[in-house]
Amino acid sequence: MNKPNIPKGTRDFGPIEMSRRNYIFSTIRSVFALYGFQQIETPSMELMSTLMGKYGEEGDKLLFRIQNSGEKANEAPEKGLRYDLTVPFARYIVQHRDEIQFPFRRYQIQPVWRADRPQKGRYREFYQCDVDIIGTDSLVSELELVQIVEEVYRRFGIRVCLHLNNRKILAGIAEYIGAPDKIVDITVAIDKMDKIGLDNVNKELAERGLSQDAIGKLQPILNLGGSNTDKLNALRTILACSETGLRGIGEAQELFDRIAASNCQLSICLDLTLARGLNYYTGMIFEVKALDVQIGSITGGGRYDNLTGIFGLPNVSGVGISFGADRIYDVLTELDLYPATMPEATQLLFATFGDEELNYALTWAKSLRQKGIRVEVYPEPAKMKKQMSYADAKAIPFVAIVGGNEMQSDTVMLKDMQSGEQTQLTLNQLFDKILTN
RNA sequence: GUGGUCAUAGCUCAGUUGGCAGAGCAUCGGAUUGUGGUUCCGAGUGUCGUGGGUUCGAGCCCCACUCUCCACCCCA
Repeated sequence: MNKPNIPKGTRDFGPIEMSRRNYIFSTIRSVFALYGFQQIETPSMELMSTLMGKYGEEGDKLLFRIQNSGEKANEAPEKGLRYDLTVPFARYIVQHRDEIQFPFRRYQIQPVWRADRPQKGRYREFYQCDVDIIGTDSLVSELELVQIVEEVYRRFGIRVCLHLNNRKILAGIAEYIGAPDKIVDITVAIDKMDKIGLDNVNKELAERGLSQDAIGKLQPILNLGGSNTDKLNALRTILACSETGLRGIGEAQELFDRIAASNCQLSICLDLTLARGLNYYTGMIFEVKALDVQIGSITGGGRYDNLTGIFGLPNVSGVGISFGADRIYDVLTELDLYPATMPEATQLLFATFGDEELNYALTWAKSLRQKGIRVEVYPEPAKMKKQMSYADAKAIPFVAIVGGNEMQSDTVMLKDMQSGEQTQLTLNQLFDKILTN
């Protein structure tokens, strides 16, 4: 008999993983709610016409296509699995524009699928947690996303650095070095600065058709140092001839000013090598990196001025970011930052010596559950060793032992599994004890 | 999509020139019929990833496929 298996790049999540994942999702969700974001969901599959051409040539290749039973293998399929949450969201806005109150603040936590070759931290099915504000050009939206990043990672206890850049600045740089049509090649190459270093970036720029003169003019910009303000001031001089570049600098300046005024504790840097792959970004772009773990970015996003334009609704500006839940999971695991008691774990197990005791325990359990205590009753009066082992394996902090003596005195023997201490308690005493623990 | 790498018990892994399939952990039972996490004793477990080939004989050698992991491409 063949062992069962799951498709390449997919995973099962066991009870411990799910409890951790739910901790991640609920933390993110509750921060989103603090800012008035509302949740939506869209279908796992979209029409291919919605998906195709939105992610570049590479992206199209990574789309999972859904074969209808009537379709032949060489026919173009009608449907595919969604590749991200942003494009389906743009489709949603266009389709529901008359029902939506703008500015629309929505969040969406759902899996996405990519037919990529899997690696560590890279899967074919993974979750994104997207939060976007649509229908306003105000940079207050960007500020709020920065604040959300600050609060989410403060709650997780992960030390991060937020990298900021602006696509208009990048466009201005391309203009300044005399290669405005090479903006995509430039961004793709300089985005790798971290990984491959300046020399290799320059090599790649040359391979992508940039002249030595252009590459030379780029060097002082890539080497800009000092504070964020220093960099902006320097850019203002260098890009003085580029109207687009100056607008990008203005946006960045305004956002930094607002961040400063908002008493933000987050570590933030203007990173001119930050480009981000998706080409629909037009303004500020963001990326969050964990300081204590080598794992790539764990959150990213930016402003897109015309995302819904491709679906026939022009001039709707939006800005959004996406938290990478699977990578946050890896960071929390590596740094061992999960809270000691997970929110939904069992608090108390009843262990019994006989059938009458079982009924007694079930009655007590019902009362405690009505008061909100999470209780399990071991379903048979098995050997005490077995019942205790069960509690131990599930890390249940308290076991209430019920035998003849306890039944006679209308009590239970409560064992604290961590200290080993035992005390005989009435129902009310038991409730107080669990509640105050 | 390109190049490399890996696969043996539930898990982590040993396995000699090609000659009876192994260990630790975990699980289950007992020592202990009212007590887990520490101790002691005992037990079970495998189409050696799948399919073909070479050989008297293959976990080991050869071919193909699948999967894992890694580097590209790209990306969370």
